[in-house]
Amino acid sequence: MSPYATASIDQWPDITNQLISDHPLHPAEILDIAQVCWESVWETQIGSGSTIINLIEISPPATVIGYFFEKLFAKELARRYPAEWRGGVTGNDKDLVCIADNQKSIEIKASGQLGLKIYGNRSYGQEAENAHLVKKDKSGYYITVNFYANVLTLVRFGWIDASDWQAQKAATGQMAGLNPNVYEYKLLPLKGRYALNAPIGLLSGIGPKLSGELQAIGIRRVIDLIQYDGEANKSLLKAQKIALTYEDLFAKEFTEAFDEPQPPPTLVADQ
DNA sequence: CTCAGCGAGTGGCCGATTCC
DNA sequence: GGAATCGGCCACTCGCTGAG
Repeated sequence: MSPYATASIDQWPDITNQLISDHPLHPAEILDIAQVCWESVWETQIGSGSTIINLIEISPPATVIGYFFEKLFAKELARRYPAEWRGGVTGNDKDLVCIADNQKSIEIKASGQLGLKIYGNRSYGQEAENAHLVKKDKSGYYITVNFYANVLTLVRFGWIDASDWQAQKAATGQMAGLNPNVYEYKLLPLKGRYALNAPIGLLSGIGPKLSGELQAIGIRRVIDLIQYDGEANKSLLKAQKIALTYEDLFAKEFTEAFDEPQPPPTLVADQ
């Protein structure tokens, strides 16, 4: 039963905050583990001897990165709390299994596209009929990870229901997306300066063209854009404004708030 | 002309089931 | 009992369209 089942959308932020404060893992620690494991992924080497390959050299598909990341995350979590957490083993397990209370188990989803969206498969959305065949319940706690190449751009923590996954109209389209309300009210961005390492092309309003122009004058990351103080034309100023909004949403530190028992974390919902 | 968003196609892997 | 097929798992990539 979804905690959101009978709630209207304006109640979602409160429910999300409650779910997060009820969870044994602290958002700040989730972010910490994510950052440690992200670094760790990119220290991976394949092969041995004179043909050794660093992971970065072969730009692996996002699925591969996501898989490595998930495994490292599970291992680090189990290392810190061996009695409480373990990685998923069977098809019925979520990626991170909470030993004492499976309701607290977490699914990790990663996306390596230029943006802050995450994707599922169309099968996530379809319930009922084959319910007895469904291995994993697609509702529950989620950690979502956005990255681009080897840059970690955003980690979120929250709850997603199976019914939040919206399949494409055509049956042949296998992708499923999330309604904007889900990003806004059911997922908490784990803010930090790391988010400013995101490539500028990820910003909404900056497409390939402008991105190329900015890179030509040395602006590659959001932080570069914010700190840039050279000559600025109209589109650069506009881009800077977008970057500052982005900073507010995803980079302003939240950690202090989480160290106090009260108040619970707040969503960046109504900005 | 630039960009965002939407729609749809692609394709490999795996375990379970059905067919021969 | 082994081969073939199916459903689920996993997400990326490209093309089109309309707004600014």
